[in-house]
Amino acid sequence: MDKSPRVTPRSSLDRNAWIHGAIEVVAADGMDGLRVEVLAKTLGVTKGSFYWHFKDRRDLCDAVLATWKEGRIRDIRKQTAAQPGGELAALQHTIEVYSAAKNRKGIAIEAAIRMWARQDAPTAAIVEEVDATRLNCTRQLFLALGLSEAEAKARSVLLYAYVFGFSMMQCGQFPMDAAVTKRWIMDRITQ
Amino acid sequence: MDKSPRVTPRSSLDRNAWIHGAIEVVAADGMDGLRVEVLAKTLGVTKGSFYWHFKDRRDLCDAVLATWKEGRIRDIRKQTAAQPGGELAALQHTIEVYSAAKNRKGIAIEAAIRMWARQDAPTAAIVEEVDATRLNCTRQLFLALGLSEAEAKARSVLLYAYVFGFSMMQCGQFPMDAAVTKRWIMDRITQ
DNA sequence: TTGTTTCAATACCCTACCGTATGGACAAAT
DNA sequence: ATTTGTCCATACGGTAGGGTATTGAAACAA
Repeated sequence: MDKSPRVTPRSSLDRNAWIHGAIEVVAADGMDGLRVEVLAKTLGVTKGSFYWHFKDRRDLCDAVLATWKEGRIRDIRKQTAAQPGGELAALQHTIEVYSAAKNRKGIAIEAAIRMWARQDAPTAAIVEEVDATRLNCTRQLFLALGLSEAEAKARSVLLYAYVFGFSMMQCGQFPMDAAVTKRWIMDRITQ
Repeated sequence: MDKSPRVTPRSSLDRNAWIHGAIEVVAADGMDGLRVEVLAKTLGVTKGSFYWHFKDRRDLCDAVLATWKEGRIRDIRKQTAAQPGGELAALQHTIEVYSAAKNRKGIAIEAAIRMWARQDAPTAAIVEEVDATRLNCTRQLFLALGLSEAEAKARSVLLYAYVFGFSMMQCGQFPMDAAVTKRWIMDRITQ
């Protein structure tokens, strides 16, 4: 016979529901705000369900982290994909997408995970991997534009640090024309 | 006689001891890791002392925040002070100081407070104030170098976002000559 | 000496959670 | 119909920690 009476795929689906619910919580309250009893309540179940799908709270945290990592790597690959000749446009597009104000939730998750990485070495390793992937993706584009290896790396670091730093700033008290400023910065990084 | 019978300044000194101990904790574990019983133990006392000097935990958090704000504003003013003709050097000096790896604790506190500001509006307002002050300090230097208002603002945003973003990145997996890269970026921002 | 003030220790109460143990509902398989 | 596996509810024990109330000890003042 085959390897069993076939799946009830609901199991993995429910695990995913927990993970995605957890990601919402992390975005709102940070990793420390992720509490299994509280999350259970928002999902309309009790702890009994949680400890069926997960070994413990750490197990959920690891799953959140793995999901985040895969999503981020897939996304930077997608955003930096370019046809030959379209490398500059791809770079500009990447800057626009990642520094967009609409990305509130994504930024919150980034901040929360990086905060957590400060106290958790395995998490720090994953963050490093994501950072390296992003840096390499833009580096490839700069190289395709004919820049030297050193300059491609330097521009990638500047691009990434700017986008990331800008997303963490609060410019509300600093009056400026945001569109003009962003455009000036984008040109300064890419050209 | 002198004003001697007066004050026992130990009161305010001890309050400061709590605050500075709290800042150490925040740097290590974030705002959520700040627990009064734990902090009391590290200071060698009990909660009884804490609730004499502070109304509640929130009172301590506010004091930490106020102390941080004052220190950051004083520091950016000091770092960006320049004699006429020394504006470019002051800018370069500022970039070097704030992106230095030696500043580990300061970066950790920044991250922790910004994380907290996401959930706490009064804190967000203070962060905005600090950000605006920093942006204005470097803006003044760019203006003194003869740049237009718009370009001075844009360069300030780029400078600050870069320094801040770079401090949050993990470049361990991205091989590069850090000194060369940083130098290239510094020139790109200031010249 | 005898208050009075300042600061800290102790003892409580109460809530929020983590993790476990157990049982029960329901579906599928036999 | 009975068994088995899947998923969740309930109940429980345990710890951490916030905040209060009370006591105590020392410094100082009268």
